[in-house]
Amino acid sequence: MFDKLSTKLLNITIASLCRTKQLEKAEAAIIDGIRLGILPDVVTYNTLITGYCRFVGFDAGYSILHRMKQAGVNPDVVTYNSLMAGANRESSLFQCFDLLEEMLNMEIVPDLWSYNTLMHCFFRSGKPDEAYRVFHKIILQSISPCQTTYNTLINGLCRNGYISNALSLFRNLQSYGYNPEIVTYNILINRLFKSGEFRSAMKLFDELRDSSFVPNAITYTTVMKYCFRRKYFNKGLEFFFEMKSRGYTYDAFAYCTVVGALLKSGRIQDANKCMSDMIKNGYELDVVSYNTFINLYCKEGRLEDAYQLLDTVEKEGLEFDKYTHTILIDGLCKAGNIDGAKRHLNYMKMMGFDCLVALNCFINGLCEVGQIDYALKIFQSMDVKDSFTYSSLIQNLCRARRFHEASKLLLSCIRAGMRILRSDQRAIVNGLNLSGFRNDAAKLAMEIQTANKTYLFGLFDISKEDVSFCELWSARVGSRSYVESIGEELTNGCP
DNA sequence: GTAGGGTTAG
Repeated sequence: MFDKLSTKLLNITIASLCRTKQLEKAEAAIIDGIRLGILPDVVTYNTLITGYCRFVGFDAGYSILHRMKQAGVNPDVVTYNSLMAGANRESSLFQCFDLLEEMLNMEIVPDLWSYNTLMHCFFRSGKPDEAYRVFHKIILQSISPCQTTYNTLINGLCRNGYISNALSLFRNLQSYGYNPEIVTYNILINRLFKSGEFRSAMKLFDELRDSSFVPNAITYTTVMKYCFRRKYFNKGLEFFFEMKSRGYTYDAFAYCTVVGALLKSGRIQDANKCMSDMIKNGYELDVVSYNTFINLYCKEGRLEDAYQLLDTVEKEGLEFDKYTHTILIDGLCKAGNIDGAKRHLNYMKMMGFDCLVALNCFINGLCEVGQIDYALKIFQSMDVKDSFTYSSLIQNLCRARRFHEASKLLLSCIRAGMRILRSDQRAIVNGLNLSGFRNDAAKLAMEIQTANKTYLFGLFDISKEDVSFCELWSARVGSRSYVESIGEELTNGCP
């Protein structure tokens, strides 16, 4: 095949195969090449590493590093950047560090992309101070940050709760002549929605539409999702049709958003039609698309079809995730099959999945069939609980008129720093009142107030981990609050 | 080689 062709052409072939997930064919092409005397070089291996990290996992990518070393090909900065990106995808800060150390030991000098990835990794691990140190290092080494550096900063600041600072950085960059990219807009729109700032997010979306940029598939999917969450179904669907008409529905993402929303609102027939439309388009289905299908089947009461699909797809070698199992456990509970749900839950635990949501579904299912005491037993055995866990039990305890138990749960929930629906709080106080326990009701109302206040104060406590970040900022911005000045400061520090 | 979108429970 590569008779008279060079390694460069081999690399083009490998790149194209790896991009399209055809790793086995890429391996075969390398073997063909070797037979013809064309030896793979560092670029070949780097491409392979990227493909394996992306489609199989970090370990698979890392094993290529050994292979290339054995073949006498020395890794370069791109090799390590690809591996660090792979570690980052699996949220492994330690692996990222190890790789950085390894490359330094080999006297390979990190470049801007190494730092971008490292910064991203720190932000993802909830360490904004360390991430910022990496940004500092970029500036101190007189490396010019690129758009991705700023996008990573903006995204990371938002992710760690500094949205207003990210916004001011964004505005300052604009005034410094850095034109934002569509990605920057997408990051900010998504993060504003995520933090509940619906109007600000929509305002930025309008600004984007008025600018010279055109929203892309990612923008539309994001905006749609949050319209649905706010129950603006028609508005969400309008965006879906708009993106369809622009040819942006080239993958299953938007369909999964729409179907998810339709199923949540009980529009099962519409969801079914939408999935058929998706199938007609012939997109490649991944775990999320299959999960959406399984969810549809469960909501239609077709549990057998759901399990059949699970079986077929698993036999094809695709691995399902915690969503799949949670959807099935919820489906079983809703169908009243508590024993089946329990069995599936045990399987899920055995497989090592995070079972929090599935346990919440199970607790809810148990309450629905009147087994509140069993549900309470499960609750007590749970290491991790969230507001859903408490809420389910509180509502069902109220329904069973067990207000004192509900009140105990409510207080422990608030004290654990979790928010709980006001309607749940009112239900207990009113329940106690109406059952003649007026003193207890008044006492509970007071305790709720105190617990809420304590929680709010708790929010302003700066944890030990943040100290170095605070020190860094107070050193740079004097007496001003470090939180207030991040956006400006970062921009002023830029070349 | 880097950054941004989809699926679960009240």
